[in-house]
Amino acid sequence: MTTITQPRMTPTAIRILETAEGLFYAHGLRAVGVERIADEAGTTKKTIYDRFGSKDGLITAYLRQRCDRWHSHATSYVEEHEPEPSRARVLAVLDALDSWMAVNRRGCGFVNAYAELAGTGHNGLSIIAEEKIWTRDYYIGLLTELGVPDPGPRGRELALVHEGAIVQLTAGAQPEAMADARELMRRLIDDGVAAEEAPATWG
Amino acid sequence: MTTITQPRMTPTAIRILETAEGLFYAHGLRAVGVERIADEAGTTKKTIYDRFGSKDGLITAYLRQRCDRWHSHATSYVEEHEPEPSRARVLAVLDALDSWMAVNRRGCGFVNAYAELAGTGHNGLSIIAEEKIWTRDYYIGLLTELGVPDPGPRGRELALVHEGAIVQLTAGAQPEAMADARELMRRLIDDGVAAEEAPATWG
DNA sequence: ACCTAACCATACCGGTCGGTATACTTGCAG
DNA sequence: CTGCAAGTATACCGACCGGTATGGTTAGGT
Repeated sequence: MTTITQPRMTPTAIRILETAEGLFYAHGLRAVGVERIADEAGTTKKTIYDRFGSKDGLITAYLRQRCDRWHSHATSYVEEHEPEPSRARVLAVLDALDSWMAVNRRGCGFVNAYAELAGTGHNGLSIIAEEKIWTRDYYIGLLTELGVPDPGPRGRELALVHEGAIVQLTAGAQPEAMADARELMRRLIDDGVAAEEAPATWG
Repeated sequence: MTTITQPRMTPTAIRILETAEGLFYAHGLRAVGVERIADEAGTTKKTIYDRFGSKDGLITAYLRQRCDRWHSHATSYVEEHEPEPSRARVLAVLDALDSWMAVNRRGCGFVNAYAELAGTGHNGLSIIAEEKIWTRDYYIGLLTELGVPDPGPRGRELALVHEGAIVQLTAGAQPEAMADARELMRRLIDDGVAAEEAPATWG
């Protein structure tokens, strides 16, 4: 097996990666063979192995790319809809998720990948954890902007609700999950802001 | 393919199912072949197909069994530790999850199965959704016991946090997730109870 | 003119997959 | 005594898996 840490992203490599992202997300990692990716990308297995070294290398690149895509979707959505620090800006992250899930109807691609990779020593596992931490820290950052006290624990709570919503919406087949999460997050953000306006004086 | 809806649970079938549960959870559905299950269960593929009809049939039986196992773990844990209606009794569901996750260190088996089955028309998908709804309704039931107003939305919120905790703990590699979830749920339950003690008079 | 990177086409490798077929043994119920 | 259900053992099937080998084409840089 040839190990390729930094794939050279030639035009064909980009096409391969885009096809792989679609197929891996839609059907799962093991369910999709390298040959199928080659066919649907209009290339050959040879080129895939030349660029990515192995299927595991391709999976790692897939996770990295999907990570980037979610980050840029979330930040650009928030920046576009709520450019100024506010409670609505924090809530906009969940709206970004909502619009993301409208197109990604098969749950969280990272959780799904975790389901197939956990226990193996696969490189992709660290990317998965990285993504969960990024989203959590994104919430924390927006709360910090707002001057909410204890933004760490408060942001981590929002992230819990965020992740729970995805699971209940998809695996749980509960269409109301996103609205539930929004209502709960709205309340949690309000409480956090209230704690700032009236800091604890009774303790 | 022979379809078997109601497997006859002979002693060997029980052994097969127990082995399958361990392997499917530990490695994933597609990662485990029927032959390996047969070997580790000390039987043959023939017997597996005689009892369960197909690998999909075995997967369905696995999900059904795991569902039952979680339900009985949760209820017996709650009944044992907090037999009387109380806030602690609601919180005990999360404690039950905590003790469950101490042994099941590869995330939620149902979410993991969803990751591999979503999109296919697999029978198991309904069992997965069923489990998520059962846990949600378990929370709702315990809040109803407590006389909390609006137990439906309140219980759904607790379930969101519950599911989020599993994801952050495993895929997110965040050890503090369970403690975060506990603290948040404690607050949410307190708020719900407070709403009961001082019912809305300002609206 | 020459080299090299990128790519395509195809055939091949050993191994594993889900699933089936055949034939034999065991134990119990009528 | 017989029949049947349950289980073992083993060989087999076509399909697909990840990965490699070989050889040829094209285009850009020097």
